[in-house]
Amino acid sequence: MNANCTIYKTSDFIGKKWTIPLILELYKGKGKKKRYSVLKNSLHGITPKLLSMRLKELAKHKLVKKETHANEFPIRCEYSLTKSGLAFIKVVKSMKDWALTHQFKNEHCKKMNCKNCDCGC
Amino acid sequence: MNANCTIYKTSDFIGKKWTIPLILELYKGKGKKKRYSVLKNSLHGITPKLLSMRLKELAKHKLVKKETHANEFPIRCEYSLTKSGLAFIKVVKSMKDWALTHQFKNEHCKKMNCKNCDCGC
DNA sequence: CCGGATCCTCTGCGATACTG
DNA sequence: CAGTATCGCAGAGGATCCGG
Repeated sequence: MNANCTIYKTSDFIGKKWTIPLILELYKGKGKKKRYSVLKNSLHGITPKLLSMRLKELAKHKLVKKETHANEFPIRCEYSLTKSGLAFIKVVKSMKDWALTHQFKNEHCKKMNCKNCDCGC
Repeated sequence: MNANCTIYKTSDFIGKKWTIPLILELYKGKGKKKRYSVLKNSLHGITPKLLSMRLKELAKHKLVKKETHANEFPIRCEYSLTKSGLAFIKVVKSMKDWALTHQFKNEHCKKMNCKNCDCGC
């Protein structure tokens, strides 16, 4: 393995704290766009600094799109998954399947689609 | 999302530096068992402390099995993927597929099976 | 008010040296 | 050979502050 390895490079920016829960949170629910404060409240325990950093990283890698409505008051910012970010959900689902089979038993979670889950799962 | 969420818990112990490359390295090649020094040399840049920590974490979560041959000299330790660890490879492959489609173009890597790759990929 | 930036503290990581 | 010990620094956690 060297620094050019696809998996190495990918795990390097995906395998950071809060990145995967953040992508999942942007996928969840009916609306496609979510505000900073909504994300902060949903990702219970994340600090504003980390949320800000992760959103920037994901935007840089084109998994997340940011829209700022500066003409409104108060200012409203909306974040959403790009096609690339949405495609990443299949990786997350693969991880979930593995975890439910090999790590954590959770019947509720197994039945639930993450998209509709309030995450008692 | 709360602290009980399957994805949150999984990403918490999978999403640490070197964890995924380490699992991939244990998967690669013909032999199933690998020694500490072999892993250290293959994972170019990892420090002995981190390798030791990650192996312990993965053993704790039953993705990796450790065998110590204390009766020999020098002492020989061998690490291998458990069934659970081997099953995790499909998550890694899912990640690789996504990365090659959406992040990094790499024709060589696309053709290559990681198992046989010296990781010029 | 909302979306951050800033400051400080503390854990985690990198590098090197050393031991059973 | 297979790891610990030690130290310094970068990144994460927590609280507060600020511009629009």
